Amino acid sequence: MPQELPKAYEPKEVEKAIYLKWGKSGFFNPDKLPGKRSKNFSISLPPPNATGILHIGHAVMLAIQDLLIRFERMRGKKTLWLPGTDHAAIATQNVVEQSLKAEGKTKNDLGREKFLERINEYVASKRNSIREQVVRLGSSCDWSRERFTLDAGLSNAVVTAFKTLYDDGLIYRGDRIVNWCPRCQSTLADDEVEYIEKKTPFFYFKYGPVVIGTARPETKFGDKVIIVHPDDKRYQNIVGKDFEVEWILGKIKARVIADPAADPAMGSGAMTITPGHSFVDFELAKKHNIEIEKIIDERGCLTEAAGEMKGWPVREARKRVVEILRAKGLIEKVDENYIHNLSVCYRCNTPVEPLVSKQWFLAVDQPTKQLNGKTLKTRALEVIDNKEIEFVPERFGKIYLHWMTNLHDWCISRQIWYGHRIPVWHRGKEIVVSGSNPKGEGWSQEIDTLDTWFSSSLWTFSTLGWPITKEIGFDASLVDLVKSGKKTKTFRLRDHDLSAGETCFTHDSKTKKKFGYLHIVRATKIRFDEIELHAVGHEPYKSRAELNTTFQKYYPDIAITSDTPVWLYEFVYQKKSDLELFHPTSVMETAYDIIFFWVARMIMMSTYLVKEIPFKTVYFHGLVRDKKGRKMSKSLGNGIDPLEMADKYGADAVRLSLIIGTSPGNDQKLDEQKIAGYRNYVNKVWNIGRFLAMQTKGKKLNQPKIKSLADKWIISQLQYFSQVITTIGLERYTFSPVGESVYEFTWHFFADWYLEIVKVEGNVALAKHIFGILLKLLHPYMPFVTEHLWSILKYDEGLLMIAPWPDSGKDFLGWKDDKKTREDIEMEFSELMKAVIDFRRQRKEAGTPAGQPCEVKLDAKSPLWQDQAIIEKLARVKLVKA
RNA sequence: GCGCGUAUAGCUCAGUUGGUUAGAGCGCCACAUUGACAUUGUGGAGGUCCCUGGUUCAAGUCCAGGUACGCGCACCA
Repeated sequence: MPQELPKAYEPKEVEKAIYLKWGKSGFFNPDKLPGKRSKNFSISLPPPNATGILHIGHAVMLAIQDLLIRFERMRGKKTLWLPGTDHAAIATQNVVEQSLKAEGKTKNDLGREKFLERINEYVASKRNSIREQVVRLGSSCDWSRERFTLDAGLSNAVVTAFKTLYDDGLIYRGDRIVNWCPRCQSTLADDEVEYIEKKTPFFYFKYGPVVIGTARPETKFGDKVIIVHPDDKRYQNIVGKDFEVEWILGKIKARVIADPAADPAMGSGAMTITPGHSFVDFELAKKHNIEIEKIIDERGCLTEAAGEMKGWPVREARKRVVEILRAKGLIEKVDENYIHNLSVCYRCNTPVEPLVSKQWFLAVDQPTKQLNGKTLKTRALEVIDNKEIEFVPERFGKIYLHWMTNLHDWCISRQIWYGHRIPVWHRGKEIVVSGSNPKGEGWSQEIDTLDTWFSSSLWTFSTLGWPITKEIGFDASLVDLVKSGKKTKTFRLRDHDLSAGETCFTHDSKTKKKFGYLHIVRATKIRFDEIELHAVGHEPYKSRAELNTTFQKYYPDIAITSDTPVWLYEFVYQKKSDLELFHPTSVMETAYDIIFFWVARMIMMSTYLVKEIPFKTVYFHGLVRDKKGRKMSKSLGNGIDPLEMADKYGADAVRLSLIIGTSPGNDQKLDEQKIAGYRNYVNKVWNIGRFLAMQTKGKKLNQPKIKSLADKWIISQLQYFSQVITTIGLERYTFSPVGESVYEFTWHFFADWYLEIVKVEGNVALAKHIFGILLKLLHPYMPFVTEHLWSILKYDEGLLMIAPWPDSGKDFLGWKDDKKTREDIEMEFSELMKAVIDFRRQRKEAGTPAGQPCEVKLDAKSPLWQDQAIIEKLARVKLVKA
């Protein structure tokens, strides 16, 4: 009831109900959208970590993606926004390890199996909370297709990807130097290492005939090779010679090798190498065939190479080594002000130890037939070079190309427990790649798991059912029934190894002709006597006996008893698979800080495995910082919680504040004031609706008609404006300027001018119609309040979320957007506006007290006399003829 | 070291391919309250567009050089 509409919009009351309404409609699911929808539009939601707290960065991502999805859905596309979560191996394992620590336990106390159970419980407990948080901001994603990187279908995709790459020789196992985090007890990829500047003493030691410098004396036990530059005159006489050198543990034999890697200008120009614990030295050692010795172990302690210091942690060992060398008089000098780039783990900030270890790698520089002789790297470079994939803003293309060009083989094995276990099985010297235990005795699986980004890199297609390899057949008599999509179950006596979320081909059993796909919704194992007679994908059976006969016909080799296991597959029939319909996805929207971790790897994997780019456009948003420009973090306590803000100001206001006033790829500063500002705007929109509701209450409205100058002005402005924001706005991802201009139009054109004139002229029907168009334009930005007003004002029975985007003549009442007419009207109307503004100023300058009429003069011949009523009302003056 | 970004009102930021007098929001000042909205309305103040030079009839915008801040990559004996 309009008269009961509150003066101020109450988002908290409204938003929950609106989301339920949307959910109930089913329109988040592209299969259930009305209309023909021949074009598809899809976005994979970058999966939040399973650890479950949504921060303001997620809110930006959700606001922008929902804006795009809602816009395209209203424009009549078949839109899919596929949500999910990432198991985030290290991050999640860390959280659970922390909580164990609080109980005084470690993961080893529990053992692998129990520990994984514990993680799974934790992740399951967070699942709903993530979903609720995503929902809270109004995200219109298709929950029926929600995925998790560890669920069966995606795990199958991981195995298939691994096997394909392995069989093609692109995945190999090797002893190589890797980044090792002694706390996580795992390897890290190159880009999982961060660098922090730290002041460290830098030592110069006498080492036989030369002086060497190092910041890490404790790694130097096994240095037996001196490298000098081949052109360095100082050392030419010693190149190739052996020396006996007094060193940490006594005398050792060292030899001198010439290599251009030594920089004559640096220090003494001579260096020793530590191939087991330095990337550069490792390469040099391989080149000169130098023995690689392990000095530091996986716990960050010294090995037997350190003699009696075996087992010492690195920090203590360093002091001791320096003492020893000092006592021997081998210290030349110490630079106390040396700034060292300390490498640390991106998940736990522990200093990383480079060490040599047997790991699995993905070769990025190896040509493969799958890519017509290109390498993963060259193909990944090509798609950006050719603009097959567009980056917004463009500059990230350069950053990407630079990174990709310098990419080394990717270490994909991790020594943590949570994640996809490497699908490699050993039996003696035999190796099999498989997701499950191969047939026969004595197989053991690799203990390591895969880098969490391995599964993330498959996300755009693994979530859409890739790989489709499995197949189910139906008797010819059932093909039409399956196609009709009416029945959703089938029973099988043989395991087709299908799990929920997977898609398989389906064919006519007799002709083997494929006729579409089954998207498996549920897969369960039951007993034969649990088969329901009626709710089946086959024709209903009249009796158990008939059921038995039928099954015996199809499975003559199986002796059926009541206990015979039966696989029950519940499915949705799809003429085209999700993969065909929605891949490549339309837009990848993400923060720029995961361009390498995720975006680059998706491109490599998708171009190789699916032979398709994973997305056509990548839109990068910036990071949200506090009002001082600092990164928001728990430790600083400067974070703004998007959900708390949504409770306080409404989700619409939060969304607006994250979208408007920002530009792609640039960081934004946010403070609560800004959100409060957009709350005011939402309230303004609400009150426009409230006004119209009051004006139209109980009245039978006429068809909206364009009568006055103001009517013409508002309709022609809006028509032009809506075209502009659609084609050179939202299609080009300029969300901020578009949002601002709709804001401007709604508040300062429509409310401040047009509605004030409507109060004089009374064309409420047109005002309401125009507001309907505005609600559509505003909907992707502020979905809740607009949907609510759409229903209060009863524009039609349907939901605003699927109302057609205003670009047709019908919306503008057949008004022809003729540039000349538009400009004429604008000119004429601006005369009126100018007059009003001028008279207001005159009134102000005259200092006329409120409530008293102020007489102003207007030329008797002025055409403005025809708008006398409007001018007198809006400027609160009395016109007199001059 | 290489590369990228940013610099416009007190604050946060817009400013398409160069084109009248450089815009918005917040904040500030003054006035206004029964008539949708004080989460409001009306009017106003506020700018050396980082610096230097160049191209041009015309530069916030294009070019060159520089300064400051931020970021990425590399180096790190």
